[in-house]
Amino acid sequence: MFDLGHYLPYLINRAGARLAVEFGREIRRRGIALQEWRVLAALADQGGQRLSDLAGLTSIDLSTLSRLVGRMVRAGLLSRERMDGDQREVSVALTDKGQRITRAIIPIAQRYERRAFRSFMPAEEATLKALLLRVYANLERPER
Amino acid sequence: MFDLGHYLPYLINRAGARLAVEFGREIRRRGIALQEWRVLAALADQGGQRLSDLAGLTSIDLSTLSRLVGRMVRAGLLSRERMDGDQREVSVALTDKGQRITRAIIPIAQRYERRAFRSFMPAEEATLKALLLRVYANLERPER
DNA sequence: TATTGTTATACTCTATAACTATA
DNA sequence: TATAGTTATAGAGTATAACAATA
Repeated sequence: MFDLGHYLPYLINRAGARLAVEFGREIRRRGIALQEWRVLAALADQGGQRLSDLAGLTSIDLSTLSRLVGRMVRAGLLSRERMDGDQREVSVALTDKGQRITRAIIPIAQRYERRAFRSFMPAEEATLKALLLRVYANLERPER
Repeated sequence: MFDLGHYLPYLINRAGARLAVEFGREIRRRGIALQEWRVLAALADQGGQRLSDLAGLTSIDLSTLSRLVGRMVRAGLLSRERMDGDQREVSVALTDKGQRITRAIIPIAQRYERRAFRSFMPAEEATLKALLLRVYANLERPER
C-alpha cells in the first residue's frame, strides 16, 4: 500500500532523528538542550543575527525561538539587544560564556558527524551534502 | 568558528524540517497531524505492528506513541489489541477508516516527494536514498 | 527479575492569535 | 498599515520515572 523504505521524507526523518537523539542526549548531560545547540551553532557560524534570521537558520518557530533565546539570555549564553538602525529588530549574539560552551561542544558534534559518515568516501560525503542542499532549495516556499 | 553549511546534521534537519512543515500544514487541514501520518504510513507499509516496533519505525518515543495511538484509536483510525502469543505485547493496525484516510493522503505525500526531487535525475534520487540509509545504519546504537 | 506497555509529572515545543513598539 | 518581536493559551512532544501485567 505504501513503500516507506523508499520514501524520502521517511529516510530523512529517520536519519535526522537518530542523529538528534544520540547527540542530544550527550550534550544534555553537559547542560545544553538540542535546540539550544542549534542556536549556538548558528551564531557560531554566522555571528550576530536578527531573531527572524535566526529562526530561518535554525528551523525553529519564531515564537518558540523568542522564549528559547530569553532562557538562554537568562542563562548567560546570549546577549540580546535592539538594533541601532531599526528599533523593532533585535540582535542576538554569543556572550563569552556562550562562546566557551559552544567551543566545547563543537568537537562532540564533529565526532557524531564523522560517525554518521564512517565508511563514506570523501566524494560520497560531498554528494550527500549537495543533494540535501538541492532538496532544501527545491522546497522553497513558492511566492503567494 | 563553525561551518554550518557543510555540517550534515544541520543539512538533514533543515531539509527534513521544510518537508515536515509544508506537508504537515497541508494534511492538518484534513484533520491529520504529522505524527499521526507517520503512524498511518508505517502501518500501511508494514501491516499490524507491536507498539515498540512501531516506535522504532516512526522514530516516535514509546510513551508519546502510546498516548498518540490511544487518541487515534478513539478517533477510529486504529485498532489496538493484546497479542495472542505474549499477552504483554500489543498489536496495532489500521481500521477501515484508517485505511481510507491513509489512501487519501498517500498521493499528497507523493506529490511533496516529487517536489523535493524536481530537477533530480532518477539516479540521483536513488543515490540520495541509499546514502541516507547508510547514514542511518552507521548511527546504529552500539551495544552497551 | 526482565520485558511490554501505560501513566504521571514537569518542562518544552507548536499553532494560533492577540498584542506592543516601531516604521 | 506593515513589520519585528513578545506574550498568551491550549494541545502535543519529551525525559524520566514509577507502575501494572505478563513472561
